[in-house]
Amino acid sequence: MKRNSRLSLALHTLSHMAGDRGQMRTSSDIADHAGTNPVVVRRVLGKLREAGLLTSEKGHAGGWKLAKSPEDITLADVYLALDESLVATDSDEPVPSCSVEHALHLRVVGVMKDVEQSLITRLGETTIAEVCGHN
Amino acid sequence: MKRNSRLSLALHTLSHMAGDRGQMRTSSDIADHAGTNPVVVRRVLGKLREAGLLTSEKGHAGGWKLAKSPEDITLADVYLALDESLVATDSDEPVPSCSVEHALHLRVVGVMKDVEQSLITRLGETTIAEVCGHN
DNA sequence: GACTAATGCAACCGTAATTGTTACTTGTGC
DNA sequence: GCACAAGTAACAATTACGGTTGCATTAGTC
Repeated sequence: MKRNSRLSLALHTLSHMAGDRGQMRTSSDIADHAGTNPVVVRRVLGKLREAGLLTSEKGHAGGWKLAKSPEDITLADVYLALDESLVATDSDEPVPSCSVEHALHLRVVGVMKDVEQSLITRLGETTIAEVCGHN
Repeated sequence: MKRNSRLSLALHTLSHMAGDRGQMRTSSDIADHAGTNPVVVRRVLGKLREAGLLTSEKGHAGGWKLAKSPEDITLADVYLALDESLVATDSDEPVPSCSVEHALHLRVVGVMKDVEQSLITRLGETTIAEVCGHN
């Protein structure tokens, strides 16, 4: 795996699960399909659980299941659950001293935040059900 | 500097230049303002020059200048000039063998490409002049 | 209760990506 | 010729991130 793998993994897994709901899948299972490691899967899916998109159960017959209907999960939910921040600028900025530079900096940051927000809005227009397709 | 630094650096520099056009700025100059290194600046700005957004001149009174009017430079131009690809999936995918997985994979990739395209469209709606402001 | 199979979690390693740095070449105006 | 700029290549340092191991916890099953 390489880049944007978290988002990709999340999307694949959620879409796959949307295919046959109620089916419990283990992280090993998912890892095999995704060509990665169970721990990595649990890392990513843990984020989705925190956001209420998935539930997990420990123990013998444990595993992962969708917590919501695929129609009710948008790509924005996934994106935000993963704390992705594709367009965002660094929070620990150099803090320009010159006031002109400072004003410009604020503008640039503002624009990037706007773009990020547009991206999220766009992501909110597509659901997992649509990605999954056959529903 | 840290993350998304190329885009951030490019935006800052272009906007600053839009402030007083005709003014030639050296990479050392820019690097100081951005808190980085002249070579790094030349690397990033070189991409922008390849895309026709900037011109550079060697020699005594050399440096960098806008090649176009700030109104004619969109954020999409900058984004594409830098070969950014925020949402894109890996091109060297694991290639799922199962046909169901394969179909799903194509769907996910397709959706991500759509999102990337939406992002670019959004970026195309904002110009450097707007970022710069006082124009 | 012992055993097995699952998640949860923390710590660490390895590697790829990116930035920073140095050094050198080329071009241009003085 | 000299000073100063970009252009470029090579390398070092840093960072991010996936991968890995180990162990604790929980829940079924025998």
